[in-house]
Amino acid sequence: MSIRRSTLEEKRARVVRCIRALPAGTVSSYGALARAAGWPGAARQVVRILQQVPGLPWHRVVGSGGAIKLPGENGAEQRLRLRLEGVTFRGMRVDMKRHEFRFGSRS
DNA sequence: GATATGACGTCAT
DNA sequence: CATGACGCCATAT
Repeated sequence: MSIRRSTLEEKRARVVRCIRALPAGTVSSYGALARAAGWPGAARQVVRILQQVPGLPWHRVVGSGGAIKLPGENGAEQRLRLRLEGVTFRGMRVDMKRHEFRFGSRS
């Protein structure tokens, strides 16, 4: 009898669901998404998924503490897209206190 | 299997 | 607050 943890496909699917669940004007971090998807420590895999799965709100995913991790022009575009959604910044980082999405927060 | 590579996170300087 | 070392997970060589 062997217990079977989630397969990669299932974890990836859950991560995708979490990313799609981010409403405009909110953001989440790579690590937080991985945890929300029940796959703690897989921040780097979240990145891979953002790159592979088309149509995801990639601009709503930032680094821990609200840091924009995309380099160069891509990072600039991300900030622009976020600002267009009403996201505010504190210096170079997203004001997480106001825009970080809380998964599974009821009421 | 060893090593290198990433849009990462945390902790120590 | 900026940097660097190290850990993390999967993939590519």
